This record gives sequence, C-alpha cells and structure tokens, in this order.
Amino acid sequence: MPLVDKPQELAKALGEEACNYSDHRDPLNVPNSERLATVLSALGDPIRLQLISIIARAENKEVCACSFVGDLDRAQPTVSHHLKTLTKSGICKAERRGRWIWYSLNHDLIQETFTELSQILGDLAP
Amino acid sequence: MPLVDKPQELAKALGEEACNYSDHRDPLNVPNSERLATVLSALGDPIRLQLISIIARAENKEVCACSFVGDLDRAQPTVSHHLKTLTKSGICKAERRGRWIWYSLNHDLIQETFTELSQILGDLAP
DNA sequence: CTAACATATCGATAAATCTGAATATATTAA
DNA sequence: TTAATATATTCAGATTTATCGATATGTTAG
Repeated sequence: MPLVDKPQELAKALGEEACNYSDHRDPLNVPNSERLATVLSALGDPIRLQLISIIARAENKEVCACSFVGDLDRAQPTVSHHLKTLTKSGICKAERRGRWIWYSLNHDLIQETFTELSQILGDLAP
Repeated sequence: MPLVDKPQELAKALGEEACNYSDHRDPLNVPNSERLATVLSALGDPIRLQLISIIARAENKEVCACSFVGDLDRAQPTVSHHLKTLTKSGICKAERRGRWIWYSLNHDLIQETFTELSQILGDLAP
C-alpha cells in the first residue's frame, strides 16, 4: 500500500513515470462477488464438470443418480457429495421419483451467471 | 451402483417404471475437465472476482498491483497470493515495468473458457 | 552503495474441501 | 413386515486453500 495518498500525482510532480494508482469506485461489491463465487467454485471441480456434462448430454436433460457412479471414478458417497454441492449452489435440481432421484440443470441460474460474468468482464465475453 | 448390468431393462421386463440408466459415452474427459476446473475454480473466489472486476473496469484494462491492496479488505501477501492464482491459471498476465507490476486479463483464455462451457452445456449458454 | 519502495515468498495456522467406509433413511416389492 | 434397492449422511483422515506477519527480492533514486 502506498505511503502517500496519491502516489501518481506525486510521481508526476517529480517527473517520474508512475503507476496509475487511482480510486476504483464501484468495484464488484462483496455480496455479489460472494454469490457469483459460490456458483463458479461449484463449477470449478473436474468431477462436478463431468456430472454436469453427463446431464447436459442426456436425452431428457435429466439423469438418475444411479447412473453417475459407474461413469465417474469415485465412490457413491463422493458422487453424492458433489451432487449436493451442485444442488446447494443452485446449478442442479434434484427430484425424487419413486426410488430414484433425478438431477437436472438449472438453466436460468447458469444463464444468469454467464451474463453477470460477461458484464463484469466488459466486452470480452461472448 | 445397480447390481445388474442394465436395471432399466430388467425393470421394463418386470413392468416397472425404471430409471433411464444407460451408458454415457464420451462424457467430458478427465484432462479437459481438469483444465476447465482450474480456470473456473480460479474464478470462484470473491477476492479474485473483485480483482478481475477492477482490471476489467480500468481505463487501460491493466492495473498496477499497488492499486489493489487498498480496495480489497485483505493484507498485501493475501492479495499477492490471489494474483498468483489468477496468473498461474492463465486468467491474468503480469508484466513488470520499473518498480511496478501491471496486471491485465487474458481475453483469449476467458473467451475459450466461456466457449467450452457453452459447448458442454449445450444450448443454454449465451 | 544505501535507502526507500513495490511486490513476492516463506512459514505457520485456521478453515475448507475431497474422499470413502460405515451407516442411516426412504421407497418399493413381496 | 421384511428384504432389497437407491441415495444421503456421518465420521475421520488427507489434502488443499486462505490468511497474514515477517522477510526476501528486485528496482529506482540519491
């Protein structure tokens, strides 16, 4: 942290090339950054990305939990743990039908997350 | 994990409503899921999202490291740690100029990540 | 060279996360 | 009700991550 309030002005006064230290007003606020981070960190795991990919490729866009375990090199409680992370973050919806529980993607949340990230990043997002 | 190979066929044979257990071929492969997860988990932290937002909003799309510390409620080594995470994941580029180090966003990587996620998710991405 | 500054790294601690064996819960079939 | 099945939860250990004080490194000014 600079020891003077506005080092760039001091530097200019001294004829130096200075950093562009400036007040960054309205940066992404803390609640929004935390909400977004919850979704993005839920996406940021290889097993969870594979789970999501399996759901997205499924015929009816929903997959029975029993179907995941064989495909992912993880034990059943681990898969269940990751499904819970996805559900808690809002990325997945879980619906019990009889003995089985079906997982599907929450399109709206994912869409919103993409949009918000695009806005934060400015013109570089798709 | 089902104890029979194809529980849905067994169930149909028995006249039950069964889950749609099926082989999910070519799911997102492990190396790709790990590469994507690295970028997404780097994005999935409130402090790092704020860092990114500050860079994206900066006049020249680059920010001197000295400028972050005052804005984020974290000590200098913590900010440096997060900047390293962003740099190692490829999201940020760091360039030293004189005494200062300037951080900018790697537009290409972010663009590619968005695109890959969109492909995985099918038609629900922007 | 020395001092001042900007930033990174080290080291230690606390907290969070991943993993799976064992077990509990919920549902259905018999 | 009992057995079988599908899934979640509990628990514990291992690994990773976040945090920051202290310190090291690199740069510039004098």
